[in-house]
Amino acid sequence: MRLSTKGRYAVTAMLDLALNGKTGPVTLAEISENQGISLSYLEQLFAALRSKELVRGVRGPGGGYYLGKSADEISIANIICAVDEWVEFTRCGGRQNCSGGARCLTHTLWDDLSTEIFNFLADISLGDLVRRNLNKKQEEDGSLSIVPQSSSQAA
Amino acid sequence: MRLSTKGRYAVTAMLDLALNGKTGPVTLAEISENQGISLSYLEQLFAALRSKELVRGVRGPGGGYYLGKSADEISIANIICAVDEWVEFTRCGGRQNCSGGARCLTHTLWDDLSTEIFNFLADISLGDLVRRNLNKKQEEDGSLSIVPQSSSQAA
DNA sequence: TAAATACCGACTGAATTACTAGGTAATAAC
DNA sequence: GTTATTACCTAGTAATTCAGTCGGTATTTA
Repeated sequence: MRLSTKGRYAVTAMLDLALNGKTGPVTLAEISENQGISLSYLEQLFAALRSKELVRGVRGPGGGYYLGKSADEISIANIICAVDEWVEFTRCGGRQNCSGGARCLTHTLWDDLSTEIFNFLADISLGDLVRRNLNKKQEEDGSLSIVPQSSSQAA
Repeated sequence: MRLSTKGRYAVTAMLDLALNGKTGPVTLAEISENQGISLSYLEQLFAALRSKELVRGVRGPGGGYYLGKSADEISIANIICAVDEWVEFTRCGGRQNCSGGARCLTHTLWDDLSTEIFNFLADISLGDLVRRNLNKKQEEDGSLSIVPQSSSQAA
């Protein structure tokens, strides 16, 4: 799976949406200002997120974006795959001098790594990050509640 | 850590070197032909690998490249870091609206992932891949020895 | 001396990133 | 109904990276 700053922008924006969208829709203008991402770039990212139904847009004054599903149902992998479109690392279909050679070995290595990364990110939901933020805020406020993070499964 | 096709090229080339370099130095021309990577691009990659002492070059006719250390002492992470130069994901030094915000949360998430990937790749050595190749060849030859892979630790 | 190899630097087309510019469409407030 | 606000859409663009080409120089073996 591809990991770029683009995916990070998307995750950051979605997290902003999850944190601030509890009382109503959040405009891209707000996210843009909060996170220092250009408005038009956000529009591009959200077009991709919308097509995967990770967010829902509402037009007109007072409009903005909602999460498309609950924060616990959206994994980080979902978000990244939406904007970064999972390019399968060039798989050798048995072609060339691939069998038994260095190239094929590297392919399987990369596939393993790819799976590893995916599982890591698929196992963390937006909801997890939100809760992490709440815990952190509590610590900052002087509270000592170090609550173990509940890890929900979102594929 | 950055993961690109560049790193994959480097790993592939190093694996080719490990597999074919037991009897003498391997020329970049050979690797270029084996792996379908342009000679000049290989030169660039090997300049980086050489500066990290992962390979050792010998000039003149009959020359080529040796591994700089034993295959078990070279981890995949070593190789990738040599050519892809580990760009630390823009860390917020407490600046801006970062504390408690979505941005900082995303940063820690990315740091965690980065560590995860690094550990995965640091735990696999070139030697492991070579042994994997030998096992595979034995299976192809009809032998049934499914030997558990010894996993050596190379940092 | 000649050939083979590593080694070195500048340049290049293609792709991607992050962004700008300039729209149209829907909807709430007046 | 008009207007303002928002999402939504398309095209273009500077900077960067990737992967490669080209044209060298330095070293060593035959």
